[in-house]
Amino acid sequence: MEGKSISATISDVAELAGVSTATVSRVLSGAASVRPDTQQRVEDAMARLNYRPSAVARSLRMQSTAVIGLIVTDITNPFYPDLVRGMEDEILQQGRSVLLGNGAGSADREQRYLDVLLERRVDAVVVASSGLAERYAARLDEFPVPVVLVNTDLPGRPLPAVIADSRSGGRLAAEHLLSRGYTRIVYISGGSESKDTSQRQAGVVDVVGDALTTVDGGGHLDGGARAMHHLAESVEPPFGIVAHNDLTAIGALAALHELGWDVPAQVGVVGFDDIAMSRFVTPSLTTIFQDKYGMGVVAAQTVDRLLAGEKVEGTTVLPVELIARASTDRPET
Amino acid sequence: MEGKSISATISDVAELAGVSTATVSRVLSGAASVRPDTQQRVEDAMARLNYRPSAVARSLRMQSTAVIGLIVTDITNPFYPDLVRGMEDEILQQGRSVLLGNGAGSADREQRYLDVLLERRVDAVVVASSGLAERYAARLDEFPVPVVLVNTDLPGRPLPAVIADSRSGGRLAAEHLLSRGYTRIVYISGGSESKDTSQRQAGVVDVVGDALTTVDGGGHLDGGARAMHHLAESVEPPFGIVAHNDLTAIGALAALHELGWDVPAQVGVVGFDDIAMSRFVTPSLTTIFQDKYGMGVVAAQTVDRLLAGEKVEGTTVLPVELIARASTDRPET
DNA sequence: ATGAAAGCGCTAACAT
DNA sequence: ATGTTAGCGCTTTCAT
Repeated sequence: MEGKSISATISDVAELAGVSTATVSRVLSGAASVRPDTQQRVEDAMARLNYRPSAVARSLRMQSTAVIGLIVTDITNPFYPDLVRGMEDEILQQGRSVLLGNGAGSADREQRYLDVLLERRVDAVVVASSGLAERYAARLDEFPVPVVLVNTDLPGRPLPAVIADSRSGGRLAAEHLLSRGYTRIVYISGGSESKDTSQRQAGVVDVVGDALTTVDGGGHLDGGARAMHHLAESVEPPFGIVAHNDLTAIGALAALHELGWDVPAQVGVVGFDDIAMSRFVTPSLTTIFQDKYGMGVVAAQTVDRLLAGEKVEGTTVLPVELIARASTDRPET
Repeated sequence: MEGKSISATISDVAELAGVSTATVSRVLSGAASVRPDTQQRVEDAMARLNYRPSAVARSLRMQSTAVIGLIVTDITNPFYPDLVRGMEDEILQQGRSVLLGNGAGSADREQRYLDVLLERRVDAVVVASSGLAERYAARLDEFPVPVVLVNTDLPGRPLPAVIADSRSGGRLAAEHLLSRGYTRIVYISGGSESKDTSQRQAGVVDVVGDALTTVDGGGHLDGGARAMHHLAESVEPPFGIVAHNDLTAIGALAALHELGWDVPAQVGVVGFDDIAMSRFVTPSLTTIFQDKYGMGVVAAQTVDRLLAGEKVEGTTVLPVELIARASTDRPET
């Protein structure tokens, strides 16, 4: 009706409805009492003008934006979309929105994004990047807004965090491989930036002892494949692999196929995360399920409590679960 | 230094530096002339107070937020992260930020998000959802802010759009299968919401004619698997499959494995998108590469031109490319 | 080179 | 039940 014209303001509405801006504001909030016919007139005016209240003006006035910043290391990793969805679902329900900052694997970019979020005056920030968390460790608790950590924690700091029980996961994976008759076990780690990977590794070590052979897979598909080829020089089947995550495991699976080594007859493979794809690769991938969506939800709930003035500290640990599939389904056990 | 205290304001800085807020604003923008020693004092004050200018106040004053809204159908689809990254990279370079709205497959949520974006006064919105685009077709051009469509277009409307050449892709896929000796071809389509799928299908039809057998795979992993099982009731190997996207194709691959049909000896499979995973599944997936990252970049550039006042109309079509891998590597050709 | 002052669109006392 | 007004933190004329 008004074409590309800039949005109408509250005064435009007030004028058209023949009331003051205060009254318009009242019908907007729905809280205060307004006579029904007045309300009607105001609503008509709003509709006629295609009025949309300005969140920026409101934010300035209220000193609160109702947006939560979320920084992830790399949205390209299938781990994150689920996390993002969980957070979004919960945040949306709270009447807030998510401003996503994708670090894209660059520490520099993460920092820049953090600055952007802060300048935009997000009400809180959720950090899903162990790298960032550690680099900011010193400053994080003198932050102007509440911070929640996801998928990483900073022991000894009072920051609320939500993580999965990585160590138990490592243990489960190793025990599973052993029980399936893979007597030797190797570990393909994630990048050194990841705290997680050492926890998972620790879990494996809990089961098999210090002598664990480890090679780095960087947490990616190609790294997993490369690590496997590397491994092939020093290890002979049969053996079991615990990989830092499903991506790494799937990379390894591809390499094993090239090598002509039979999975699961000669080599067993366990991933971590349970991304959707893992059920569909060949052979389907045994993995440690982490509730990525749930982590997002819990993080968002934590934000809500923080914003409500509650003092929330400490780490929430979500349980993990082994999902046995074909990649460890050894013929004779 | 100031702990959780709310950020300092420009007046705090001005006071501490012994200047007016106007001067602080000048050093902030860097544009106007300020005496070096004054500038120094102001900068010191900023540092001491850990001052961060409020983007919300500035936005209100400037009537521009420097944020671009991006609506995607479902961030969980591996197609989008790349697109998002491309857009982000370019937008960040422009000094703007991306506010991501994830429709999560729900039309309702997409609408809500669109409202949120508009209330937050984003400077422009990029819509990567053919569903939303079509539903909003009527209203989209009387929008208060510029709109750019990605991965979908609205022929007959003056909206700028950037898409890949889906129809050529369909043609390439079909021709490739034929050349590899798969004489019969079937198509597994994406959801009916997707415009793309009909374009791709049209490309296949260009090559093989109207009689093309088509079954719906919904664009997802499980849909692809289900479609394949469905197909198995009516079609006997050998044949070639063109799938709506890689996800669908990988789902089909899993089903074929269960069925015990040999890929590529009996069945050839071609996907669409070239997601990272496709190189690593077994057998590796032949696919039509689309420049997802590039689409994001072009969309962002289009936004920039629009915001600079340029009149941009029409659709930018990005070329596609066939990537031949093992899933169509038929032994005897 | 710097300051004073108005105003962006909204909400919340405080009046009436 | 409704109006008046001040002010959120910034930028930008217009003076000086």
